[in-house]
Amino acid sequence: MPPTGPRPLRADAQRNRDRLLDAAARAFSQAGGAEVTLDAIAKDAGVGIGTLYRHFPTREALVEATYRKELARLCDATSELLESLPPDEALRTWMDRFVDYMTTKRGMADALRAVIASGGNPFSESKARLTEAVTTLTRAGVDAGRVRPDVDAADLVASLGGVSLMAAEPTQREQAGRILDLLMDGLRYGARGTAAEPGT
Amino acid sequence: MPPTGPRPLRADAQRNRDRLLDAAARAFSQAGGAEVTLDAIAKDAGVGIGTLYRHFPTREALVEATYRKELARLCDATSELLESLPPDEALRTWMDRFVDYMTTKRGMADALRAVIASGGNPFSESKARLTEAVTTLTRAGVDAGRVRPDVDAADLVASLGGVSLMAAEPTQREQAGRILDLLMDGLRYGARGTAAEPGT
DNA sequence: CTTGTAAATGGAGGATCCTCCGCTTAAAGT
DNA sequence: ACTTTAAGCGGAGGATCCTCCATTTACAAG
Repeated sequence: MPPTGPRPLRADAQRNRDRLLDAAARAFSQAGGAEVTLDAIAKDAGVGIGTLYRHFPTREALVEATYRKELARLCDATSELLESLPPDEALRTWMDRFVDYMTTKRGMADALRAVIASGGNPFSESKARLTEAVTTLTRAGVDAGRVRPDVDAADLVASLGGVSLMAAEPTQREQAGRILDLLMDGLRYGARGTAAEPGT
Repeated sequence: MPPTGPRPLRADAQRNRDRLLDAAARAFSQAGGAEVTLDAIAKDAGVGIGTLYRHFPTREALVEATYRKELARLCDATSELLESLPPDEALRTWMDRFVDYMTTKRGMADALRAVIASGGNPFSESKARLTEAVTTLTRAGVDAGRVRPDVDAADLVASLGGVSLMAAEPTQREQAGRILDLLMDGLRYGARGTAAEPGT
C-alpha cells in the first residue's frame, strides 16, 4: 500500500491557495511591492485574512511560495552555466545571478531570508534545491582543481544569503560584487591548481 | 567664531533621553529582550511613546544607541589584539568577537543591521568606528604580508554584518565560524607572503 | 521677575499584524 | 439522495507600531 502522502487539499482550499499566490505575485512584482499589506493581498484574492494566514503562516512563507518557481529556475540554470564556462567562473556567475534576483525583485529578499534561515522546516524545499545547485557547481570546480575541496555547500548558501541581505539596496550592488569576489578567492585558496594571483 | 555645532539638548530632553537608554538597556539585556515592545520601554522610562519616537525614530535607532558603547569597546580592542597576535590572527579573532556579540546579546543583531545598512546617515557614527577598526587590522595584515592589499574595509564590515545576520541563531554559530574562515582565506589569497595551504 | 518662543512632551488614533473560534461546505460513507 | 464530519472559511478583535498635533515647559532676552 502506498503510504498515504499528505492528503490533497480540498478543492476550495486549493482554489483559494492559487488565488492568493496570483494576487501575491501581482502585488510583489509592482514597484514598492515589499510594502503591500497582507490584508490587501487577501482582499485582492477575494478571501479572508484568516485564510491567507492559514495557508501561509508568515509573510515570508507567502513570499517564498510566490518566488519558489523563480528560485527553481535559478537552480536549474547550473548545468547550462557549467556547459558554457569553466567551473569556477560558472560558480561566480551563478552567485551574481543569485544576488541580482534580490536587487530586482525586492520581495525576494524576504523570501531568501526565510529560505535560508529555515533552521529545519517549512521552506526546506527551496533551501535543499539551492544547496544542491551549489553542490553541483563546487564539485565541478573541485574536479577541475579550481575550487578547494573542503567547502560545505550549505555554508556557501548561507553566505550568499548574508551578502544578499546586505545588498538589498540596489545602491550596494557593487559592494556585493566585491564581497563575492572575496568569497570566490576564499574558495580558490588551496585548490589543487592554486594560482598565486587573486581575481580572474 | 566656532561653527555652532548641533545645539545641546534642552535639560529635560537630555534627562528623558538618558532614562530611555537606561530602560532600553534593562529591557534588551533580559532573556528574549528582542521582543520587548517600545511602549513598554517608554512606560518603564516614565515618558510618553511620542518622546521615545522623537529621540529614536525607529526601533533600530534605539537599539543602536543602546549598544553604541559596547560597539565602541569592540572597536577599541583592536590595538590590544594586534599587540598579542600576528595581524591576520588578530583580524580573525576580532571577526569572531564581532559575531559573538550577535549570538549573546540578541538585540544587537538589530543594532548591527541598522548600523551597516545605514546608507548614509544617522548611525554613521558606529559604522565609521567599525570601518576604522577593520582598516587598522587589515592594514597591519597587509604590512606583514599576510593580507592582500586590495580589500576595502567597508566591504569587509558589510560582510561581517551579513554573516552575523545569518548567524543570529546560536545554532548556526559554527557555520558562521566556517564562513569567516572562508572569508579570511579570501583575504589571504594573493597576499605578499601567500602560502598555498588554506586555514591557519 | 516677566515674557516670548521654540523645543519638547505625551497620548489618542489610524494602520497593520496575527490569532482565535463559530459557521460553512466539500466529499466520504451508506 | 442524505448524513456525517472534519477541513476550510472569514473577519472581529487584541496587540503593536508609528504619526500627528494641541499643550506644556525650558530658558534666553528684556
